Amino acid sequence: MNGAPRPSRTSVTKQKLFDATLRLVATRGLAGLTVDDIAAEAGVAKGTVYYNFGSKDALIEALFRYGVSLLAQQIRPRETVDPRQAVEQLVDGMLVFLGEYPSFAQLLVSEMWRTPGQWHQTLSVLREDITSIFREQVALAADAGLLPDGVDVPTASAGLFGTVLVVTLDWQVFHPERSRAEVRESVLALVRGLIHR
Amino acid sequence: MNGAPRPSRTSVTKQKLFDATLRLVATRGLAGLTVDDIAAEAGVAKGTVYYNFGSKDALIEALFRYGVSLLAQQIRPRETVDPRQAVEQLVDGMLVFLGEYPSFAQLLVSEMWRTPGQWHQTLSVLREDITSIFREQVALAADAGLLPDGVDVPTASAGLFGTVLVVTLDWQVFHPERSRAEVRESVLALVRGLIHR
DNA sequence: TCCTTTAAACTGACTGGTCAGTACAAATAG
DNA sequence: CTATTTGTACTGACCAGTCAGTTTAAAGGA
Repeated sequence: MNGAPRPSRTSVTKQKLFDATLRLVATRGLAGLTVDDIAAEAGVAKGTVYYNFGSKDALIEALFRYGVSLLAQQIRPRETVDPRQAVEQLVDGMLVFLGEYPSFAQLLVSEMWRTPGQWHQTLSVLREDITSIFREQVALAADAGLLPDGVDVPTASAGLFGTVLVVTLDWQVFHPERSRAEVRESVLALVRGLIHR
Repeated sequence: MNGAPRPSRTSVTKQKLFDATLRLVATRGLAGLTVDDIAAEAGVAKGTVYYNFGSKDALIEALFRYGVSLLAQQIRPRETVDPRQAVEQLVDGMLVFLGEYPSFAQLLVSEMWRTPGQWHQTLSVLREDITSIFREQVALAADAGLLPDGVDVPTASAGLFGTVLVVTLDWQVFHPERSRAEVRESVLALVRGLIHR
């Protein structure tokens, strides 16, 4: 994993297209997006989209991968810490990322559970990338005996991920006046049911 | 308010259209649905859709209202009980409903947080219908001193609703082999952070 | 019981517009 | 000199919505 490659002309263009797509996707949804609009929003010719991605679907697929890699980078634990803190760091990482890319959260949530939708295969894999990071940390809590009986690690991890996702969206959409600290507290209140004692 | 009127021809047709739409919406999403397909799935001519609803949008809007009224009916508390049990009944009601209408859960989740999407206005109201029922019960728990400090009732209610929604979807999509009892337990494990002591 | 009337309900071919994807010649950047 | 981008124009498929005509069934004679 070396540093980010010096941006070539195409990687700048791809980035512009990702940003434009995220800007548009929140309002109209994936199916409502047109390639013409994406290109216009990015300040790029339509042909450039096809030169870089080959199809609308490929652009979306790349966008999913791009977003998830950013999210994974944000929540991957930097150093080993106390299990309780580790889970809190997970929550903080999610809140930071979703605060920065709210459209991506909407995109995820609106496509994640569609079966057997076009993106289900891809999203299953990407979801696994994220939940496995959660699972690692929750497993540490389990080893420390912090989990109540009858709660298995995979379920708890997936549930935690989903919970943070929807609570954050609810915050952004229905209570934008609330501060991140307040939201952090409500999520952690829920989490305390999981990581107790 | 006399007894339920014998179903007219149109109410049967409308029901068929609701069912067909729910059957199709899980795979392609709202924007991917065509009126031709809905009509075909319902065994009805395209014109009938327009005779009964006037537009595709009106059909979807009616479907949202229909689904939420069913959900509300399912989770509305029958009789006053212990606050802890009341919250568990809320969770059980959600699980029953979402188990019966999985597509509706997908529909809700994929449109609920879209801003300023076409359905945002309607969905805000309908979300309020549901969360207010949650809020009532959670408020009882708060009165009984069961909520930890720093957790306010509206946030906790909305969070609980969202959490049950995504955990259920995750169950249906990624772990269909799990039993409802198991899922119930994982949700309640999370809830125990809220309703403790 | 059988015919007639009426309005509601339904039908499906058709229209007008939209959009993904293509083609390509000319411009520009590295 | 090569990779990339632009702009414009085009095609073919698809789809929401329309509408003139048809069917259904309930009510009312006779």
